Amino acid sequence: MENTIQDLLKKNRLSITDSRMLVLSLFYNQPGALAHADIEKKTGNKIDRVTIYRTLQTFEEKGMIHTIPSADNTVKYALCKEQCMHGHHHDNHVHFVCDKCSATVCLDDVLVPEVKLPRGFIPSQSNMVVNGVCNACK
Amino acid sequence: MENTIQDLLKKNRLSITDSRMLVLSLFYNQPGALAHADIEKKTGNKIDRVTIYRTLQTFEEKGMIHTIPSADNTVKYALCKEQCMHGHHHDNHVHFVCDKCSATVCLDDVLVPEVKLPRGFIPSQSNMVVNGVCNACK
DNA sequence: ACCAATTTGCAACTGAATTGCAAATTACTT
DNA sequence: AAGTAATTTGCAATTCAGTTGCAAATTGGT
Repeated sequence: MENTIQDLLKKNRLSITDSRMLVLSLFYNQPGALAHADIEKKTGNKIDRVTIYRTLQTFEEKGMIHTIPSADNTVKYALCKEQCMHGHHHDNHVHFVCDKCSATVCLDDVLVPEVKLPRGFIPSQSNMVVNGVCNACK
Repeated sequence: MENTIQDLLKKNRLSITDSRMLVLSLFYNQPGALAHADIEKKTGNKIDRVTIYRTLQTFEEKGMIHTIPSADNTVKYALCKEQCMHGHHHDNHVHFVCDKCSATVCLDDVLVPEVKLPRGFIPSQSNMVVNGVCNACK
């Protein structure tokens, strides 16, 4: 585990620091997505707020995590899978937000379906967020 | 037009005020969605920032406009069509965001497709946002 | 035209996010 | 293992979006 994390950082040519390892481990030890506030809470006072912002930004630039578009306009991040590394995101799966526990999960196996657009519209990327009750809450 | 707007306000039991008519007319004179900042710009110094916030909030509560979930987490509003009035939103159409002009439009005729969720997930509402190039920009 | 109810604008405030900079840490070389 | 350059961190200050309280202005009904 420790190694997985360090390898991931190395693979992306990032210095191995306590903050980065801590934040990354949070994502690995938990199935869903995390907001900045979640991370701040879970890391206690170990890392400065600003460092968390910058860490998330760095990870996103490297394609290690991606943001999830939410209906209530809060920013959440989730780990990217292999295929969306290296800047070019294959972030084509559906996201699910639970109305009860408000957990956000990536449904990696559910792909965003294609839709037929009106004449003249050329799609580049699609996002889909489904709200409802998750398997843990029902 | 003047009448359409006043009627809509009356139908929703709202006082007819300059601010509300002005904001509503912006939505009617324009195909896409509007953010708070857009409205502030287009109304110049005629309406106070706070009044715009409150006006949008009132319109949304009445089901006259709806918010659009965007990938970049900015809040935009668009006019609701007939069927989604009265609080119960039938906001089941796809939204399109242009990468060039960043206009946001409701594709009223394109419905959000259903997807098969993993066991245990019960959907309540789905949102879909497609990015790309719009018919005006291509 | 009057009055109660609603709406507006201003000022102050809150909370999230960003920036500049000095101190600390990391990676690299020898 | 020590020294140094480059990167990262934490703090303080700042910016920005959005909210709240309240007095003044406007609206709707009589």
